[in-house]
Amino acid sequence: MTTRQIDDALEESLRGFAINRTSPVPLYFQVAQHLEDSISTGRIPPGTLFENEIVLAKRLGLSRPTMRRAMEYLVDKGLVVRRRGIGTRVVQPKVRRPLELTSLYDDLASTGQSPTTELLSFDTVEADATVAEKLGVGFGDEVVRIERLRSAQDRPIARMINYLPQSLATFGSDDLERGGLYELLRSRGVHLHSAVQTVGARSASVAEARLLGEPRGSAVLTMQRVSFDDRGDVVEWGDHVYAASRYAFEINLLTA
Amino acid sequence: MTTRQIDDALEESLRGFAINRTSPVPLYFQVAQHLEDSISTGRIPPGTLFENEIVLAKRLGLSRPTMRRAMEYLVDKGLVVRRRGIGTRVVQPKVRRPLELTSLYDDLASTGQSPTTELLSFDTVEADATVAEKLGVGFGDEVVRIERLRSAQDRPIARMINYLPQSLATFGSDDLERGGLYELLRSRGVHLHSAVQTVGARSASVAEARLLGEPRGSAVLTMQRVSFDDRGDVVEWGDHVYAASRYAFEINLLTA
DNA sequence: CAGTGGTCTAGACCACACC
DNA sequence: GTGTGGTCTAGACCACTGT
Repeated sequence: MTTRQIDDALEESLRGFAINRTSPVPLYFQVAQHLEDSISTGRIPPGTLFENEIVLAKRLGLSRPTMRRAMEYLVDKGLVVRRRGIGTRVVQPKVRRPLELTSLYDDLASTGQSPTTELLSFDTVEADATVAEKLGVGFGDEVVRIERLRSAQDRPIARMINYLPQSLATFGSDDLERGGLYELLRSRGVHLHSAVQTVGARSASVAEARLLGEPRGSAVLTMQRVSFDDRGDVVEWGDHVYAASRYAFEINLLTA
Repeated sequence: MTTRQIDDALEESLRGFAINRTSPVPLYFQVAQHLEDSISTGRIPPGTLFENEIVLAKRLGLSRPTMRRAMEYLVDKGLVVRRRGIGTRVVQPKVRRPLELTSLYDDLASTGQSPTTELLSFDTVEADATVAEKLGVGFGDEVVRIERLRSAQDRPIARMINYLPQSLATFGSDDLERGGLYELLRSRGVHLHSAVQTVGARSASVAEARLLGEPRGSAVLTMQRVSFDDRGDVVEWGDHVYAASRYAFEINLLTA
């Protein structure tokens, strides 16, 4: 039957696969990654019905909870659907971009658009009322202000303004022109945890239009974001403007 | 010590709490919900360091895996942070202040406005090239087209156009004016699984400006969305336009 | 009915952070 | 060291789906 045939794809994918128990990589993760790879390359095609988790566990020499954990990973990624009494089935493929904290730089880089960053200004300023509120610092406290112009394929795409607490700005101008801000912070030991973004639109100001190379009065996308670290402290507040004719936010979501 | 004191908040929260083993609600979920509630109401304040999971499990009469599962729920929701060798700590609440450009959006949200929906059209049409591609049907196949105007506070906010495979449109005009499309589909047994959204901006067309009550040439937010069900089949394709002066997308995300 | 995933238990050992 | 969360095992019973 059809079911039998597509089950064979799973068996095929598992045939040459063996768990490495000396590896520091968790067993459930080894399994999950292998299955994820098999699914995304099509070796296990959409619609495939998995064998039940007990059989799979035995086949791989694992306990059922460990096998379950691998399955949960796939469910969280939206690759498979599980139903009690039915089984586990591979979902039809869609666009798979594991959109995390949206980093414009990474976005462009991953789509091969060779992003560049021009540092427009990099100063220490006194926080005005808005900045003080967003960053959770006192009015007039010194904060770091960064203004950058991001381009892709030699055409400007976004004007980005970021404010950071002074304690986090342990980098120099050259670091900012080399890559994304988030990567920079991560490499400095900041544990990013969550963010609140607001995406809106309005007409470009004259200055913005000139900077982005857009006609006067054209529509721009706006995005404000506050990012938090592990401890709940504000890491950064950003106020960005994107040329709407050249950029849009793609958001991938699971309707858990 | 300070640590001791904030631990007491946890103990306090757990004092009157008992697991109900006769309930159909899973034990881990009972615990998770109780803790989530205690955190969001402030009974367990931010910064609180939890007792280790073994002690907590014993205190609640649970096994460690079950207690762990409750913790994982809280981690997934971004309410606590766990670190090996350190412990589990309640995260600072994300300050959710209205952002400058979205005061009107905020008005709607905070006043708990129940939006109204006006059905502009509801037809069966032949799929053009775009619709056929998005829905995964043949060119010229019959699909259902829905056009709605959503308002809040008696002012229009969005013009929404949706296309559905004919098989899914098992509802009537009155259903569409009563509530959301997604709720309608769910009640019809559709298992929503995932979606891909693109958010952009442009200048409003004359017709759009008139419909939304905005000045000619003003900026609008655009959102296109394809939704998928369990089996990976397309449920719906939407093409929406929002009055940018009155609406913005607020996106909350974890950096998992 | 048989088969599936969902939940739960009571142990064990390991990796890591801090003292 | 000691204490934490991270991983793993080998069972068990239950709830749901399809026949």
